[in-house]
Amino acid sequence: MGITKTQIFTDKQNDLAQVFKVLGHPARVSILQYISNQNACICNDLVAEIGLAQATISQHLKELKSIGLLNGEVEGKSMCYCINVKRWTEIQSQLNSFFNTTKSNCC
Amino acid sequence: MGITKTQIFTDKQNDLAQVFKVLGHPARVSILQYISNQNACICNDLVAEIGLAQATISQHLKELKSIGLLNGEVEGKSMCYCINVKRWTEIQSQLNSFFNTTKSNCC
DNA sequence: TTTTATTATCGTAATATTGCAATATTAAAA
DNA sequence: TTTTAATATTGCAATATTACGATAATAAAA
Repeated sequence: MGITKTQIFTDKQNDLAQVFKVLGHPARVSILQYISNQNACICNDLVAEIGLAQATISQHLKELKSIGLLNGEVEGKSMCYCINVKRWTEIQSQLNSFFNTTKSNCC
Repeated sequence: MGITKTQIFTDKQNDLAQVFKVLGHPARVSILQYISNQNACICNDLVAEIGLAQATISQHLKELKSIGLLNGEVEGKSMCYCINVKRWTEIQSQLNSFFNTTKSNCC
């Protein structure tokens, strides 16, 4: 079928998986790292920096925004994206909580 | 085109994204949580527990194995899966390192 | 040895994702 | 106002993922 059966999982499981999923693409990892390495906001140096078309970068930015990881601010005719620190920390906690709670047993 | 351009990213970025990607499905999150909640190894109670077909569960287990997160042991006619604690901790560190390194600037 | 139970693999259908060219949209600059 | 630059959106082709039935493989039980 091809469609994920989200109904059979809890909201927490779906949310967590969604966060993992959005982070699960090298372009998006790369975008986050690049933004963080700059001292100022990044606009679309990203297109030059990462070797993907403008439309593709824009799409990846959209997905990062969808989980609240990026703030975008209009700055003249360009966009200034930066990491939403509050959300960033929140997600880090969420993942650590998952890792700490899901402990191993057996074998 | 539909194919991820892994060549333009570093190995580290690709590895990290791959880990995120494997964790980015609610069934796999759920499988990990279920295995961890049992005191003994799980075999295919998973099929009964999670509402997915046996073939589908088997496929998800395979992906979790692909990043070294699960150990499988033959136990009679069933399989006993458990979390590879060493790898688990390793991945948790890797993710935390990413989160800590990728700090915010700007805005 | 035959049956039964458990798991893995194969083939396939449905859907999602990735990537890009083309085209909007927006706002500054001329 | 027209042009220009930056970003977003649309439409599409290629590929990947999800899910499952059918079937193979394996090992215990009968």
